[in-house]
Amino acid sequence: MKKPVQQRTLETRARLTSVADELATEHGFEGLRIEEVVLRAGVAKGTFFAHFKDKDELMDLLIGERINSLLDRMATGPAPRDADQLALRLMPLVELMSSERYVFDVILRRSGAMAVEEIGPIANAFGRLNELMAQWLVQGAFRQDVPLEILVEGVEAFLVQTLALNFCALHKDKSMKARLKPYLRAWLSPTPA
Amino acid sequence: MKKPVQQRTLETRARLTSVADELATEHGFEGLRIEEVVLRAGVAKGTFFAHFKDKDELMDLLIGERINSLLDRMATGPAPRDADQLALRLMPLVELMSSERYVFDVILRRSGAMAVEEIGPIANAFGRLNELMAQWLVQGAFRQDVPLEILVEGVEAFLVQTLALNFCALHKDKSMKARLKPYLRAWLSPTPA
DNA sequence: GTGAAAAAATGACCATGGTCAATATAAATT
DNA sequence: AATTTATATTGACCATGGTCATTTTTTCAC
Repeated sequence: MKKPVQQRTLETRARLTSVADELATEHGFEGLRIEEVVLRAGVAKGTFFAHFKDKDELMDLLIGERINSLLDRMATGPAPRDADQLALRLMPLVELMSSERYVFDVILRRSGAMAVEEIGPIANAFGRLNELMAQWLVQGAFRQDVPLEILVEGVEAFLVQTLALNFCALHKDKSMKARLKPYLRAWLSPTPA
Repeated sequence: MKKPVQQRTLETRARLTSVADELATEHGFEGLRIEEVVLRAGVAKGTFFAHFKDKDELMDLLIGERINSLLDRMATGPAPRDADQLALRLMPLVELMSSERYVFDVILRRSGAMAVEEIGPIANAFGRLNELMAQWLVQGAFRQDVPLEILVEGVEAFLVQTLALNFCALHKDKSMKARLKPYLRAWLSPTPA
């Protein structure tokens, strides 16, 4: 039994991820090619797949990191007090998620883990987001007739809906902020007839 | 100017789609291979891509047809009168969309058209679904404080959310019906404190 | 230090979706 | 019927993600 992680391993992995992040910044996530990553990192292709199960896992890491940075910023400051403020606070995330259709797709695929063992960075980040939103929602003046968990999940659902419609030609006219706000108002502070 | 569609074209296309539908039934949509389609259809690979822009377009067609069949059935009978009945009525669609992760992904990618010209079968079917739901919602005893269009879009959002969580290990415990109902109740018939 | 065993790296190879210049077939023109 | 022109088909080829038996490097026991 001898399994101390080798220094070499850490270095290789670090090189792969930093190169990949560079390339993502240069050509976008969609334009990222594994061949180019290994070329620039100076390793063989097989090495990449010894470190990452597949391309998606790399994307999960890179995009997950970016979401986490956003969450750091979003978490500072006072809790939003109404639906509109919440929508506003979510806009950085909205922008990241709508930067590329491909990014949106990866996030959708990865925001829930398929198996308990494989909770990746994106799934983790969304867990964190939900905790944050839960904290916000208990503080503000929002509806009380629904469990907090469902309330949070609903905000998530409308977030996704907003983004999905944004990628749709028939709905490109409205800005995402203008679309998200009415959803959240109706969901968080309903005033039924 | 001479462009009557050749009989040959229609036959080839019909053969491709019917073979593809067979194969999808045999191995699932995820397991469908274009190579196998053209082999069984007795045409060259290039012929397939002369008829379909890419694999996704074929999937759009096949899955769109299935959604439309479901809609035919769902449209019969009286309008659901409350959220629970609506959830129940949506279950056939839920089952199709959750039959394979891949199917869910294709539908998400295709349910909104990227350009106005390329509204495909799935996008069309979802348009039809939304019309149907709009008809239902005006008849039932649902909240009146939100425009009908937004109400419908919200149901769609919760539909997607339900399915997304279903593919997530952390939430596999609840059935989809059990998950969708509280969402729709809270969305369509809120009773804020 | 030496040899054995575990870990890491390699690159030829595979799978599969997709392209395109060349060819064959059908329709229109004379 | 022959010629031309539009349309449909072909299959070799490419792009890219992913695999795996083999080789190289590191670590450990002595």
